[in-house]
Amino acid sequence: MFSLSDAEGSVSASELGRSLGVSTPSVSSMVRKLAALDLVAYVKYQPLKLTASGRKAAALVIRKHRLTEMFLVEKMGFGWEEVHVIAEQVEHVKSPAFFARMDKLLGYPTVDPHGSPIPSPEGTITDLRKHQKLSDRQPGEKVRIVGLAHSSNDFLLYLNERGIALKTALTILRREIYDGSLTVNYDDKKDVVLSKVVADKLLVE
Amino acid sequence: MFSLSDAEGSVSASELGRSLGVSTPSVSSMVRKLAALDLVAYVKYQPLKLTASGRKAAALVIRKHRLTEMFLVEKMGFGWEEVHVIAEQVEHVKSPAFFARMDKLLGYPTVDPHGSPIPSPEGTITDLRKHQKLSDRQPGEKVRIVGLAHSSNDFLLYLNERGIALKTALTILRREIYDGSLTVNYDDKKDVVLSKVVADKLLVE
DNA sequence: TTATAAAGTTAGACTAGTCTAACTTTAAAT
DNA sequence: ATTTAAAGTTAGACTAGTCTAACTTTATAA
Ligand SMILES: [Mn+2]
Ligand SMILES: [Mn+2]
Ligand SMILES: [Mn+2]
Ligand SMILES: [Mn+2]
Repeated sequence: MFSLSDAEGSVSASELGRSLGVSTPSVSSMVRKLAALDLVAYVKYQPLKLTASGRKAAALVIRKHRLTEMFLVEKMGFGWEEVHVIAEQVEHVKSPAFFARMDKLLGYPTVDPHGSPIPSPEGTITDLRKHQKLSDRQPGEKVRIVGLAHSSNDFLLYLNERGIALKTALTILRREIYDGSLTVNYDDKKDVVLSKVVADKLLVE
Repeated sequence: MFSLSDAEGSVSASELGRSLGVSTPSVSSMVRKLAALDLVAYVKYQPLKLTASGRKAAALVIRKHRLTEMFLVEKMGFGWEEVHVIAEQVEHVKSPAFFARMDKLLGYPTVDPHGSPIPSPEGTITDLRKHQKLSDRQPGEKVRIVGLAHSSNDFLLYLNERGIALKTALTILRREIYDGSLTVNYDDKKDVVLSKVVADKLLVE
């Protein structure tokens, strides 16, 4: 629910079910149990919303997920495209000491390997939307990649092939009016063309 | 079942139930499902045994458990008394790559932080019973601690307090006939008395 | 050899989580 | 303002895993 929530913080039962691979009656049934635990604010026939306490619970799991991803990359040598599936499981380990130790060994990082913010131990999360998309910047500008709007496996492999990572410094040379694609330079690469689809998902500053 | 099995490789349903906190009918019911998966050799009213494939499956989970314990101690700085509860959860992560990476970073260890053998990736496990108990050695002998017969939290904390760990070299000074307790020297400690209960659980060579 | 206690199994019930089919509400479109 | 399609809920069924109570088998001891 947390990650599917729109700007108003709500998700439809059908979208949630689709994303979880579960029928809408199952969503309906489970969401009421979560409401009984004060994790979901449930109003019949209305879009689903987390309560404050539900958002906090979600943020704390996301914290464990992102700390794990960071640990896997920084301390265990995995690639950023490998860590999500592993973290998806490790995030469920119940041991504050385990994650506190990761945090300490990593030097209290604020973002995960994909540039997404790591919620605080209190469950507050900084909003990523402050970052701008590469596609919104102008030719002539020099920018640095600080995050990804989405980080699917395909996208990460695409970036790997082109040697694009967090902190890569790009110079924008040209924008194609027709399809919005950008031509950029970075590192020792010259005149690399990035489609609008790609440029929309690269967050820069 | 694996760890409760006796010398003939069998456990009683009641002991298994007690250890798992579950009734004997639940054991009975589950054990037949495991038999259908060829993990348990089930004969009505007879003691329970794992099949070869059940033993292998068990050994592979124990491998993950012990690799995790080793990683937690060696790479994350936990004490040997802290790692079991965490490993009890991490052992269930399904990711060969994750445990393969731990193994590599640790330099392919053969024993866990308590001296218990780590099963091979193929599921073979070396028998710990080749080790001798401290209580079977004689006054005048010098021995080195290589394992623990059991590693409950209380026992580990007891050893911590006395500065006894794996690789500690002990000189046996005296055995009390009455209660079997041993007086030993080690490191800078002199005339330390260890009860028979303790000496039975220290494995040495 | 038989009686009896312990161990194990069967029967039947209950909960959590899921499903499909049928029904109700909401919201979009005439 | 009505109609209708989409979204959501209810009803009822099913599975996995558990329990207690009653029954059966095994093993021990007279
Ligand atoms: Mn992730
Ligand atoms: Mn997960
Ligand atoms: Mn352990
Ligand atoms: Mn476990």
